[in-house]
Amino acid sequence: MKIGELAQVAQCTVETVRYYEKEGLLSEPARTPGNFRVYGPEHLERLRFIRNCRALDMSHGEIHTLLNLAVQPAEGCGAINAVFDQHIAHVEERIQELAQLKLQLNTLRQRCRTEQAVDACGILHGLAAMENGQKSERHTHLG
Amino acid sequence: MKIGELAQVAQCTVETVRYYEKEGLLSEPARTPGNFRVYGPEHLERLRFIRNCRALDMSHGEIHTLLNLAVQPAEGCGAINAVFDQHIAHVEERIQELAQLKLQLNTLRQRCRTEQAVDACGILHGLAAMENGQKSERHTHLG
DNA sequence: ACACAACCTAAAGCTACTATAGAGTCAATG
DNA sequence: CATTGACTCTATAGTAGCTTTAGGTTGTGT
Repeated sequence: MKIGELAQVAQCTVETVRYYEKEGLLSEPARTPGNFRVYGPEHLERLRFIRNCRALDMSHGEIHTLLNLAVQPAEGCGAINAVFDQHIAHVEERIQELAQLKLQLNTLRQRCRTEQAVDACGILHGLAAMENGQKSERHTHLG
Repeated sequence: MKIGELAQVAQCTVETVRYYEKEGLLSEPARTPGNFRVYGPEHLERLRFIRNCRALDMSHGEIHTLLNLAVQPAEGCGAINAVFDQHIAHVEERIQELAQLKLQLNTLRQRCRTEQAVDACGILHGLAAMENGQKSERHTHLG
């Protein structure tokens, strides 16, 4: 199959497929005499794997690691579980952060319930005055 | 005060300060004869405002809007509240997405409870087989 | 006089793509 | 057989919000 078909069945764009190839997530496929990429079922399988990981918000780094571990049967899947657990931890951490944020935002929102003059707007004053417990450092790739 | 001191009291790096200036979030300060930036209290106040907004994960666009609205006392603060409410909605939406993700991840994680051969690893098989309800499009700037 | 910290600009790097420009391939139609 | 149109190719730039690097200048202390 050519790149358009591959992209379609894998639910992504052709640009994304080419991008994955450049990143080393997908191996370079054979080419037709006219220089078109030709893919087999093994490429589709791998691309599906990658897209599923992305749908779970894993980073390319994490996916790389998983792909490498998958072809080392000797290793057992302990390392795979570790990657996975760490990713779950990332997601949980980000949820916590956002929940915290939401609290702060709601508190601030309370301060301006009515339409009034800008000078009196409680939100603006709150934003100016907030004593911000320093923005915690990102440990995760989740924005 | 010079840029280093400003950055320190505002809890960010000097590079970030210069970046905000280039982005138009901070106005260009005066310079010493030696071409060093010199800031006054008004710069600090504005930078604090910006950093507080960033701590709440607002985008530069949102912050720009707020800063503009803040200097238009004629307008009243209805628009400000609107920006704020929309941002709160962004945060809530992202929390929902991540919660959904976490469910999927935990389900998958169940499939490999023990250290075993890679070929049998339920996570890998799950990742390969997952029939992914297409990754929903981002409406927010929160990753 | 010289070291050293802090400052300066400009440009590249980061993540995961998306978008654009300009050119080539191929099957079908007139 | 020439042309149209869909598809493909490469290379490059843009997105957000910074961080990092390179290479040079200013100011301070000994």
